[in-house]
Amino acid sequence: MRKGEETRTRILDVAEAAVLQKGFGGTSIEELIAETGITKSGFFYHFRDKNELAKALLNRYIENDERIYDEIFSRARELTGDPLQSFLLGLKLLSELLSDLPNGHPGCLVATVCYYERLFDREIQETNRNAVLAWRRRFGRMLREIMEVYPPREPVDVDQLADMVSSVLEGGIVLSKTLKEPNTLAEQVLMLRTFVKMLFLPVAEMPRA
Amino acid sequence: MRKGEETRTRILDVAEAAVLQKGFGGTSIEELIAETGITKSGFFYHFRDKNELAKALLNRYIENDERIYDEIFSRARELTGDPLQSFLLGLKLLSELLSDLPNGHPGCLVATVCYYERLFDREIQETNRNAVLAWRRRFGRMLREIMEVYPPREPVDVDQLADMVSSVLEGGIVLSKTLKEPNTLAEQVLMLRTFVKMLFLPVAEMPRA
DNA sequence: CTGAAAACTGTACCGCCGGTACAGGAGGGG
DNA sequence: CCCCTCCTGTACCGGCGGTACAGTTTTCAG
Repeated sequence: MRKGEETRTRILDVAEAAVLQKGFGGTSIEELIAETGITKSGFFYHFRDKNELAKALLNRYIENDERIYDEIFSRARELTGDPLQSFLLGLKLLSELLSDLPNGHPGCLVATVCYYERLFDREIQETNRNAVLAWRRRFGRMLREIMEVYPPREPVDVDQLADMVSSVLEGGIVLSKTLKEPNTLAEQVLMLRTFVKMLFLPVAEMPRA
Repeated sequence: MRKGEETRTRILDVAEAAVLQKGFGGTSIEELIAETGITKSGFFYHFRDKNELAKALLNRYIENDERIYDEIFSRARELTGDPLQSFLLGLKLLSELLSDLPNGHPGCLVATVCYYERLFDREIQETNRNAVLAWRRRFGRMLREIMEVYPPREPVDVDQLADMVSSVLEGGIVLSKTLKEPNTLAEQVLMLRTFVKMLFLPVAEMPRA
């Protein structure tokens, strides 16, 4: 029914916020049911155990993540036909989106799962791995398009460069959260943008000294 | 006395490995005492509670981390007087050290604590924050030296560039662990090296097309 | 060698939490 | 009307973090 989905979503919302702040092990089911106003039995009606909650949580997070990237980079694509310009614009839009988050980025569930590997089954670890591989493919695809037009100034492996986007995002989140400086993440994305720009854009004017 | 320190260290060793694999919440004290062959009372003789264990763990980790960076970059400094060359060499040495880790990087405790914030007291969060700020200062110092000699090709903020080193390391660890590709982290460090090289090294030959 | 401090062991207990089991009830759609 | 979804209520289990505290062994300084 519809009501069931709604409750399930509410549980997932509460759980996601809690897990990103305290990790899976630090988040108790009792606390989740207290905040959602559901009973323990109600909770276990929706999720067989914590592992299944984690699975649902991660899948939803990844889907949402993909959707956001789809939106940003397709919007950037509409605004300019050039693959490099649209990628650079996409990074700009991404950094703006990140700096607009009122309390900073809440954290990445992929990283949370990564630092929790041993507690989950193979399936959830595979899901996580595939999420990172999807990032690699996504950014790799765009970078390959760029490289067909713009020869890179230094020889680089496309997959490694694609991974760099993920690295900077994941690392930027850790820095931003740890420092309690919400803007650091956005700045890191712009730093990456500078790298990509410098790597592909032909040398024209150089503001020496 | 001496024996006590030894046991304490053994507990910390076991705890560190466990925490990096399962997070703090996922690591039980009972499991730690089982593996170290100590009793529960013995454990609580050394650490008042889990929070104090975390504190000791984090402090030890940070100290060790700093020591490693000290060694690498001072060795790089000895081999060449030029600040840019020694920094690039340092990154190379770092990437080699990382790719020599038999089972890949075990994970960063700073990131673990970051994704666990709400479970710990202010002190441990401050410690974590200071660790990241220390990285910023360390890499910032080296980058400032470089910038005195080499004008950057693009205008960049030194602190943000310094943070980029931390970002790529933290992010690279997440990617490497999630993908179960130990080499990804080392590759990311080399990718960062390419960025730094390109940013500061004057344009000479360009292997166009 | 001795004695005191350090470094534990053993036992018993508390309350929270994850999880199980199962009975039953509200409420809406066919 | 009845069945299915979506829950509630109750009772219970074992594991875990943590406390309390008494007693024992090990270590090292004098």
